[in-house]
Amino acid sequence: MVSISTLPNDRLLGQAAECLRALAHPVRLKILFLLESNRWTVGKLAEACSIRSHVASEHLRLMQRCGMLSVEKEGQKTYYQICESQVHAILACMREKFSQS
Amino acid sequence: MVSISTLPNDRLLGQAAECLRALAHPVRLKILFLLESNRWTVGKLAEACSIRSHVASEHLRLMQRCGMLSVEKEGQKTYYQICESQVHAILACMREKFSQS
DNA sequence: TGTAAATATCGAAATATAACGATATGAATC
DNA sequence: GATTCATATCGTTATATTTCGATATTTACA
Repeated sequence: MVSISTLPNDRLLGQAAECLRALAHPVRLKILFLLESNRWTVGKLAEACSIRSHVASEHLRLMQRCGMLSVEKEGQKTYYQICESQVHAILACMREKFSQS
Repeated sequence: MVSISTLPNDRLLGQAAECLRALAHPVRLKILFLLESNRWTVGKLAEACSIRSHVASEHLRLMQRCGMLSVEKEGQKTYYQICESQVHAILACMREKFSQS
C-alpha cells in the first residue's frame, strides 16, 4: 500500500505539465534567465536571444498565459517580468544542476 | 547594460530545456510523484497511472535518459527510482504552486 | 524445452509545437 | 493624418512528441 492522498489530481497534473512545458524551451529559458533580475522589453529580449521580435512576443505570450510573467505597458514599449516565485526556484535549480557541466 | 556573465550558454540551455521537457507531461509527472518516496516497478506504475505498461516503459526510458531516474533489475521486475535531487526540488515547487488551486 | 509474465523496442499514425512571412494594431512623431 | 517604431496576431509549413499495435527480449518456472 502506498499513501496516494497527497498526489495531485489529474487536472492539477495537467496544469503543472503545461507550466513546465512553458519553461522547457531553450529560448524561453534564456528569456527567463534574463528576466531573473530585471524587467525587459520584447525588443531587447529578442536582440539578446538573436531572434526576431515577433517570435519573442509569441514565447512571452505563452509564458504569460501560464501566469509566470506579467506585463507593464509604457507607451510603445511592453515590459515583461517574472511574477511567480516558483519560476525563480526552478531557475535556481537549473543553475545548480548545470553550473559545472 | 546587463550582467550577462552568469547566463548559461546555449548548450546548457538546450540541456536544461531537454530535462524540463522530460518532466512536462501529466503522466510523467504523476510517475515522479509516485516515485517521490519509493521505487516502483514498471507494471505498478502503469497500473497506478491507468496506462499500458509499454507506454509506462517509454516514459520511464525517456526520464532515465535525462539522468533523473535510475534502474534496479531484480528477476523479471525492473524498479525505477529518482536519482536526482533537483527532481525532488521541482516536485516540491509544483506541489507548492498547485496545492490550493 | 515450452509457456507465461514483465519489460522493452519498433514503425506508423495521430497530435502538438515551433518558426515563418505577412499583416494588423497602437502609440509617438512629423 | 501620414509615417515610423514596437509589439501582437494569423495561417501555413516544418518538426517533434505521443500513442498504438505488433513484436522482441529476458527471466521464471512447470
